[in-house]
Amino acid sequence: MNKEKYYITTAIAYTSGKPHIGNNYEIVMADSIARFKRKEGYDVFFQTGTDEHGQKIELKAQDAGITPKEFVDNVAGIIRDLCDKLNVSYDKFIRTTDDYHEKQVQKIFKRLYEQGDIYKSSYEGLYCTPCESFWTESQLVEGKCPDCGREVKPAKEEAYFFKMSKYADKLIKHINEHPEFIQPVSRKNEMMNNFLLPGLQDLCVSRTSFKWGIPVDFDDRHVVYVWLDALTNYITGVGYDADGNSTEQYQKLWPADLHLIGKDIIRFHTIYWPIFLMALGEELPKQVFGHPWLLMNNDKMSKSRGNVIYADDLIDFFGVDAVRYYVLHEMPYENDGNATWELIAERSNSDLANVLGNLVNRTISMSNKYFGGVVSDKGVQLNENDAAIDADLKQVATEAYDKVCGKMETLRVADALTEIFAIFKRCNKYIDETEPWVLAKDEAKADRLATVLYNLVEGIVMGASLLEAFMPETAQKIAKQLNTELRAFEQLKEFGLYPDGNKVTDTPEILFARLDMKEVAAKEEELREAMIASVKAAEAGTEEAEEESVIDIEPKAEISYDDFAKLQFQVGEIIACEAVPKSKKLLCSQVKVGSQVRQIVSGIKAHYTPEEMVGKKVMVLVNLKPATLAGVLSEGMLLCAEDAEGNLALMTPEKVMPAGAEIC
RNA sequence: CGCGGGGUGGAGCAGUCUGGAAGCUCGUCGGGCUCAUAACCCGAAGGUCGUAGGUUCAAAUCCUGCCCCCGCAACCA
Repeated sequence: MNKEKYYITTAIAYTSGKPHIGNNYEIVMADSIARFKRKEGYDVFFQTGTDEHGQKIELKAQDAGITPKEFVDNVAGIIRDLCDKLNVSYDKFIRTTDDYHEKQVQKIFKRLYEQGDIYKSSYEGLYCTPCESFWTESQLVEGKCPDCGREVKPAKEEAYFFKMSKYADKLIKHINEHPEFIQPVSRKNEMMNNFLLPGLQDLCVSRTSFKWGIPVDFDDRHVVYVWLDALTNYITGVGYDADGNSTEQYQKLWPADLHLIGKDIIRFHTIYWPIFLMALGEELPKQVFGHPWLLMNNDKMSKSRGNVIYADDLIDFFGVDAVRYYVLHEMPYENDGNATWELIAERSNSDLANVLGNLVNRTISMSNKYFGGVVSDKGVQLNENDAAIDADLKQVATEAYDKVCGKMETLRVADALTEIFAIFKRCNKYIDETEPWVLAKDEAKADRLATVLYNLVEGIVMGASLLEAFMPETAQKIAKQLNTELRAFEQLKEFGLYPDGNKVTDTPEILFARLDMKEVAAKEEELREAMIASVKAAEAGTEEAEEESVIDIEPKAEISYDDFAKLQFQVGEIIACEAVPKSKKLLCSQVKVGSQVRQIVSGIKAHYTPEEMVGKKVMVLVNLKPATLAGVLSEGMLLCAEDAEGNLALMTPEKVMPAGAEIC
């Protein structure tokens, strides 16, 4: 019998730095779906990987004094290790620097050019360097990059463009005819109303402003820009060939059944990617699911505050399955989730240690205590009540499979886990209802006691079998302790397959130790301090490096001496300083300049505290027209030097100078 | 009227699209039990579902106004 194929992908991770737990959520979810589908009998192919080109990487490598390739090799290694540590069962890990991928991207580009979908033009617009994106005037938010809020610069660049509009109608039709294509559905309207219906702009698909990319082979001043390079991984990874010689594997796997991605890149996966595929004459993926984000500390994280959460730290402390369980269970379907050490510890204690771990432990202990570990189904109920209790347990256990499948069908992974845990909760309740320790006191009830324990073991095995896709290591541990194999899904509709007379382990191990919240807090604090220290060390390193480095800024037009003479600079002494209420960046200083004191507001709160401002002698532009900032009057300007990272340093006189001294 | 997210028992959330008994987890209190990882089981208290209107036989859910909180943005003279 030929098994039906199931091709699932995650977005490929950008190799600009080590990913945090919020970035790892997606791959754990994908892994659970992949494992689940395998158990459902599909021939699953699960691809993930890394996106390794772009200006940002080129710059980071430059800073680190290594080649871009060395840089991405290192980061890709870290990401791959993390996948392995998370027990991710990918079949293929693609890197966009892999030679077959680069070759195909070049071929695809050339083919699209030759068939007229890509054309050469020039791009004139406002460019945001960190985002590597051009923006139109109308896209800007308050004159700044709508993505990151930073300054944009006018720039002109020769570039290749893809004729998006040519395929727009076809795509709109496809989306309307396939309501399952974009998930969750709420995203569909967003794409339609914001991008497709107003009319698609042609997409710039090459760059000349940096070199770290796949060269356009017929015009080597250009490199292929991100989306045509990154998105195509889904086909090149399984053997696509632009010349029509795609592999058998590709013929079998494409189109993909599911692209699992973050909600931030839905647009690229539901508009650009389908259009690229249409241009290549390939089928469209069956479904694109844009999941929400897992935030850390409600998004209030930063390295300098030391509260970024990394999966490997969590795994070292909680264990891989506790981490997998947390991200899968806590992640809601449409809204963003949250992760903190405390929340993970709570969930681990209540669900994993108390409900699951303790259940397994007490069941095995009783089996050993009463029957030397031998589990035997005597099929005995003493009365109607027993019969009802047993029937209910069996019903919960045998119905779970369908319920879990139903949840997984719609990618409700968190709900699927809840359904599985319903079995374990029912088992705990069953113990209370049957009171094995009471049965044990009456010789005549030994067979009933054996039946009770058999039912418990059987229920646990069934639950563990369902759990395998989500927590593979734990499921295996449970099976091992119960001295049996995990069940195939088709065996989960039947209760009572545990071999009669089988013997469980006589040395049960604790599956999940209860965690002391104080220890959790201590560990978190330890990591926080280490992170802060490493950030400081890095900053110190940067400062040293900057003594030698230089910064070039945009030159301004030449001015005359008269222009210069219009500006009046004086030394000012800060005699008082306080933060401006309702403002995040502003400090309000009382500055003594000669005999007068003037109030000056400056945007330096991030760099100086009010306390350290007081007493400083600074350079003041005194004849600037007063202005009101955040409702506070400012009568002048304190001068600062600013580096490339936006760090500020006040200009102070090199020798002691009186307040009011002219600077000329 | 800058953009976005949100306001549901003490805490965190689901439910809102597709109106129809207010639900889950944690916590609190009371009880049970003692096989087990101070765990497990049962029960209880606690909510005008931010607010004011509207539509409807029926509104947490749909419509309108308002208030509040949180991101981002702005303020960097």
